[in-house]
Parts: sequence; structure tokens; C-alpha cells
Amino acid sequence: MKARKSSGLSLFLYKHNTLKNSKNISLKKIFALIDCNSFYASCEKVFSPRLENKPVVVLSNNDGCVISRSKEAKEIGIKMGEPAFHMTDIIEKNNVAVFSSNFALYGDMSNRVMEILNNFSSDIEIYSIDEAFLEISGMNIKDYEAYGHKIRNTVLQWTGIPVSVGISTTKTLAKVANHLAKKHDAFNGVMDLTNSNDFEKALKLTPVNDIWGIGWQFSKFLKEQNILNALDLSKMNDSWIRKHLHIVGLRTVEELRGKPCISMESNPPGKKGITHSRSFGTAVTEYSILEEAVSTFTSRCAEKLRKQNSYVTVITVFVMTNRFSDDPKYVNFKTLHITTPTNNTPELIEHAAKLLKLLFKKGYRYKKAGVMFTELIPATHEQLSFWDNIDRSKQKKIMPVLDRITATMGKDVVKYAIQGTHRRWKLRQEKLSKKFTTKWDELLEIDLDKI
DNA sequence: TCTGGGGTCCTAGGACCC
DNA sequence: TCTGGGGTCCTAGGACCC
Repeated sequence: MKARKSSGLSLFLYKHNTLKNSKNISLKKIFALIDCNSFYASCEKVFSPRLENKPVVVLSNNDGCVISRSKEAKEIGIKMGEPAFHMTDIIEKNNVAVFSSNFALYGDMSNRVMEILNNFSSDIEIYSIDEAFLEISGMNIKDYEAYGHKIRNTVLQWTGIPVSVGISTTKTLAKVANHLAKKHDAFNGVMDLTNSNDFEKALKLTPVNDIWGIGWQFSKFLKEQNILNALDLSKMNDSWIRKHLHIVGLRTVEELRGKPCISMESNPPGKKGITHSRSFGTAVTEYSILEEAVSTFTSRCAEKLRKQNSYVTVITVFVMTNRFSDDPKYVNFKTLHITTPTNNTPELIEHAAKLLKLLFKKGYRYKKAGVMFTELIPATHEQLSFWDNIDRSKQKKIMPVLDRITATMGKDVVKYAIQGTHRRWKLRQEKLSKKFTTKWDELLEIDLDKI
């Protein structure tokens, strides 16, 4: 009886598994990762052809540290995240072109790239400003490498931005392929890693710190264990990985082995929190300036909030002095749970200003401030408070008008008085390029006589 | 003088409940 | 007094991504 039962079960499992396996083979997914090379630096190069083959770097807000480097800049040894003031020598010696970050330009260029990618698959996940996954299985593509080159050539021709393409059966392996395509000129920017016979070789060429999902801390730990590349890691047993790299690490390793665990997020859900914070160009001591900054940050958060059609219930304001200087230190934040969730700018500015009033202490040199919105809820879940005496129907009509003006005419064309008129807290942006693609009076001009 | 900004998910531990 | 197993919720902190 017992034997019959178990053989029945194993027969069932056998059938079930073979069925599942055959299904897997026919439905095997193929992911392509398209990643713009040195994105911000490449955007600057598009509009300054004289910089071709020259080292270019882009600095973070406030011209603080390097956040993007062209290939040439990497070659002369400029490091990611290096503070700008450490690099004066190397910049002068190599005639490096330095830019302040111009997110209006990069955002617009990103949209153009993504629109093009949309033509190459109906299933696209925009993963970051310069990266997207495409799901390209079931499209009857005979030659993935050729398809990758078609993508690459089209983006380059239509936008001037060079991209690398990695193609494989999981997102993590597509990342591996993309890295290899970037690193080794022989691939010419495209690597097809869909054949599992190539997995071992590719993994061996990938150091642990280059694996998507393995950061600085885990890399250090793995190297201490003499696990040096993706192949070494993929051979570790599951319980060991689970213990030391936790569930997220195990998922990464399964993906390296070719088992898809991370699916496409084609319609990402709204953000769970929205933050806007900035360091100031020069330290701020005056309350009114801080208030202007915090109001403006709040206004930005509220714009983002309305864009994803949410209301906020918890609002936090923080201020801090310079961590790096000898000035007296002060870091603090205050949080408010608001009774009636809202996305109305003037109301939120009022809350933020109250919080700032509680935070502000005279005599400190403030270097940074920020506003955070958390506990967001869909705008459809509105709950009216019994004590609420604000006319919300009127407000609801104003905000879309404000957003439309902002969208067509630019940020802060219309703003609230409390935000001030002079941006006295402004960033340092000494090397800002023009808004070539989003402002009429900053279009690129070409002198035909000189061509 | 000058050191970015904006996110996600998971885990461990404490408080509290039955 | 604090025995024992189970659960939930919350928070802080740590890891990661770009």
C-alpha cells in the first residue's frame, strides 16, 4: 500500500517536473539590459563636439564631487566620487572638461533614449535615468547579438548617446553580459550571453564586486573567504549563502546560475517616500533664507506627490551643519503626522515652515536642509477629518493649473511668496552647460560660415 | 573654500498580546 | 513571580541600487 502510494506520487512528480521543464524551455525569457555609457558625460559631449576623445567629468550638485566620467577621464585615473578640490592638478595637466550637473538636460536626453528603446520591445522596465531592461523573448528574434547592435546603432544615431547591451536569460546575467560588453572592446558594445555553455566563462571573468546586488560590504567579506568571482560564488551552497548574504543574496546567486528570480517591473508602483534635500552653496545662518529653501523643497516634493497621484500623511523636515568643518555641529529633524492627508502645496509649505520654526536654533551655520514625505496613500483614499475646515474643492482646481504652468514654462515661474525671489540659498553651479533641449533661448547655435 | 541626492528591501530586537 | 510558545507591530540600522 505504502509502496504503491509513493510510486504513484513519484510518477506524478516526474510528469509534473518534465512538464514544467519543457514549459520552461519553450517559455524561457530573454532579457536585454541597455545601459548608456558614462551617461551624464556623454550628454555633455553630444552638445560639444569639440570634446570628442577628450576627458570629460560631471560634478554633483554644488560642484562637490565627480559623478560621471567619460572613458578618457577614467583612463587618466579620475575616480568616481572624488571631491573636485582634490583634482585641480590632474584637471589642469590633462585639460579635462568639467561640468556642473545639468539634470534638465540629462532627464530630457534620457526620455529620448527610452522612447527609442520602446520601439524594440513592448515590455520595457526603465530602471534608472540611464538604464532599461527589455524583455525580448517571444519576438522571433533569430540572432540576439545582431538585435543588440541594431538597438545600439539606432540610439547612437538618433541621440548621439553610446550604449552597451547585455543579453541573457536572467536580469542579473544580462547585467553580467552588459559589464563584459563595456569592459572588453572586442564585443563592440554588445554581448549575447543566452547560450548556457558560455555562462561559466562569463562568470569567471566577473569579479564579485561587479555583480549586481553585491556591494562594498559583501564584496569585502567574500574576498576574505577567497570567493573572488561570480563563478566561485555560484558554486557555494544555498544554506551558506542564505546565512551570510541573506535572502536577497540567494536570489542573486540563483540568477547567476540561470534561474530567473527577479521579474520585470514594467509598471513600477508609486514611490513609498519622497525626499528633496540640498546642500547650500554657502552656509546659511539666517532663518528667512532657510525658510525659503525648505518651502521650495516642500513645493518640489508636492509636485512629485501629485505626479504619482498620492497624498502624504507624514512630513519630516531636517537641517544640518557642515559635517566636515570645525563649526559647531547641529543635526536635527522634526516630524508631523497630518490629520487630513493632502497634496496641496501651500498647506504643506505651512506645515513644513512650522516644523522648521521648531528646529531652528540661532548661531549655527546650516549647510544642508531637506523635506521628506512618507506614509503616502493613493489620492483615491482621501479621508476627511471632522475638524477639517479648509475648502479643498477650490484647492483641487488650483494645483493642476500650477502643475501645467510648471510643465510648459519651467519651474518656479509661478511660486509662493514664502519661497523668496532670489534663491539666496542657491547651489554652486559654476560650470553649468545650457538647457539645449528644454529651453528655446538656450538652443545650440551653429555658425554655418565656420563649418 | 570645496565632500551629492534619491530610493528599495531585509533583519534583528523590543514592546506588547494571548 | 515569570514559567512557555506563539503571534503582531514597530523601529532602527544595515545592506543594496543608480
